[in-house]
Amino acid sequence: MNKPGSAPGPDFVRAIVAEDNRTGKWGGRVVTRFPPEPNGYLHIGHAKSICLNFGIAQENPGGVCHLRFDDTNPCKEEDEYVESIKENVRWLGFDWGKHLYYASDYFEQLYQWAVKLIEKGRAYVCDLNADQIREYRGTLTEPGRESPYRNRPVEESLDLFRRMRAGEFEEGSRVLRARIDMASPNLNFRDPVMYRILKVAHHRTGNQWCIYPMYDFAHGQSDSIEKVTHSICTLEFEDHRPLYDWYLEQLEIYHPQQIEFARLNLSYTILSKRKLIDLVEGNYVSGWDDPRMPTISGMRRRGYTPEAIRAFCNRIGVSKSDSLIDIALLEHHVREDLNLRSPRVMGVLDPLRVEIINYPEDTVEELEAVNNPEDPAAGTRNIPFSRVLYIERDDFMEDPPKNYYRLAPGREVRLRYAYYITCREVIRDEQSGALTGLRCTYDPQTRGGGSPDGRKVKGTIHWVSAAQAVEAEVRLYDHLFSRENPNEVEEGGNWTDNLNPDSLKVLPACRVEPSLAGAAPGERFQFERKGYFCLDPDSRSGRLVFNRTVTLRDTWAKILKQQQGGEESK
RNA sequence: UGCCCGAUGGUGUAACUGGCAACACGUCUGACUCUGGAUCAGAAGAGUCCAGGUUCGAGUCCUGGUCGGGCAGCCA
Repeated sequence: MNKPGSAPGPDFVRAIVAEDNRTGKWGGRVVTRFPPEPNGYLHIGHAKSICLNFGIAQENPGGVCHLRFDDTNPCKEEDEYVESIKENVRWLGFDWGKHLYYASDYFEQLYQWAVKLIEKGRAYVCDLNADQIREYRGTLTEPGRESPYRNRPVEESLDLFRRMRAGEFEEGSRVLRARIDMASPNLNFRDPVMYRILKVAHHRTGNQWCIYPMYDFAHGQSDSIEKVTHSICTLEFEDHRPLYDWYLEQLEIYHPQQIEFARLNLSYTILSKRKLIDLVEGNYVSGWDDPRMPTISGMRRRGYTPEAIRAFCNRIGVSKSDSLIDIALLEHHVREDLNLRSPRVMGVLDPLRVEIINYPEDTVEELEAVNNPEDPAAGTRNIPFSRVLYIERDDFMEDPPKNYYRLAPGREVRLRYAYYITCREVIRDEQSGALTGLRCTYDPQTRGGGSPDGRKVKGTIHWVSAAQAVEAEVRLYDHLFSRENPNEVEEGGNWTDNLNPDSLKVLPACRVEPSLAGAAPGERFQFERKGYFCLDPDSRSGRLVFNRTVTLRDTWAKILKQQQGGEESK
């Protein structure tokens, strides 16, 4: 049972590791690995795996976690991706130490092992083409047929395989296959391809090879070479485990244990590498680090912290059942972390001009504001106040509903850290009638936000002094998809139909307090009452650009929604 | 019409070798508050996919179903 406030109990993977430690199965060693293919950017689903693998290594004395690039398919893999992956893993707070590996480092050994299997009569060179191999494989319900090349003499396969390596044959003309069982109910056993000819330069080995091992023939052996104890992967490899085991047994080499867990699914989010590539290449987003992307780079740019992502990964647990995790849980952890560490600041996203008619024209005074109520050590700062201010447009309503306790004609509110003001006059554009500003009076007795007469003011709103405010662009983000499960598509539709047209809203003319002028890209702030924001690298001097990381919890929005919902249902 | 895996409040995850289901998110109340934030206090919400069986006792074990997911790349 869980105790109140405690972390979830150990998941089934950790339970296996603990049991193995108890029985001494691996002599007390714990070696895991995170094995990305460098063909795309890491996303939150990978973060789950990273936290699991590196986490288990950290939790066990002497445990280590390797970072190994599974680079067996040169057609899709690039250095750009390996660099981004390394950076992302580091940013998440994990360290592989000296244990950085590449499957491509093992190509020669893998080749030798392939030769060994041929010699044992457990592999053969097959001259069938791709279509024929598919045909011969059979179907889910029918057994396959044996390749006519299956019983070719060992010497002949050996010679052919050597010549495949030497580049004597065309791409696709031959493959090396394991010789297992064409009638196996597990399709992975129907003489799986071990090597294919690919006359493509590899990002690390260049043109040294023109044959490349398949995942199944590389992964287990790589684990074996590295003396991995627990090879943790996702559920879709469950059917591959018998083959993983088969190769290691046939080769008679060190044999790690493969354990599979369910991959992460997040509501309103897509986590298929393929589809993420489509989003980038189709220009649906600005790039891999678009703040709406579920990539580590995107979340980082958005303002998420590694601590928040790790806390999220710990909270969701690890199991074998398919699930769809509510993105609200991720956002909860982001808020929880940011609340403690973000300096508070005032920024007006949709400015409405306010003139304090009884405040002197040329005076500017400095008012003291608390930087972070959650952290007294963060200290205070001064913010300028003067006759002309901006407040948030929706902090004023001409005809407010019940429960609205901000500014309205004749009503008094508190300007945070400043004075009480009362709305005296509404100014409109003569042509359009649009609201262009307010005239208010202030009560000089309320400097700093308190009143000597103890009069209660329910509403407190944020503001900036017009003359000193800094102009900024603010980018508001919403879920990239408007459907909880973006993979659910109407008949004849496409998953991109589920893209949320309002996932990005750019506000070009926001005003923020002057203390923000010197902020550095990546710096995070709470704009009081609005949310958490992070300075985007697109900022230039004199042109600040902020990304909204996540809103604050908004009770008022909830009340509004309820009221509207109530009206609709009537 | 094959093989593998899974099924616990709205969501996710727990419940040591069987002892009348817990934690977190979300939801709802209330308190407090110079952020309708944070914090604090409290509430509702599942009888564990179904049917049998074993047992004094089953979410945990057995049998048979149902539903969901994965697998027919020279991708990983």
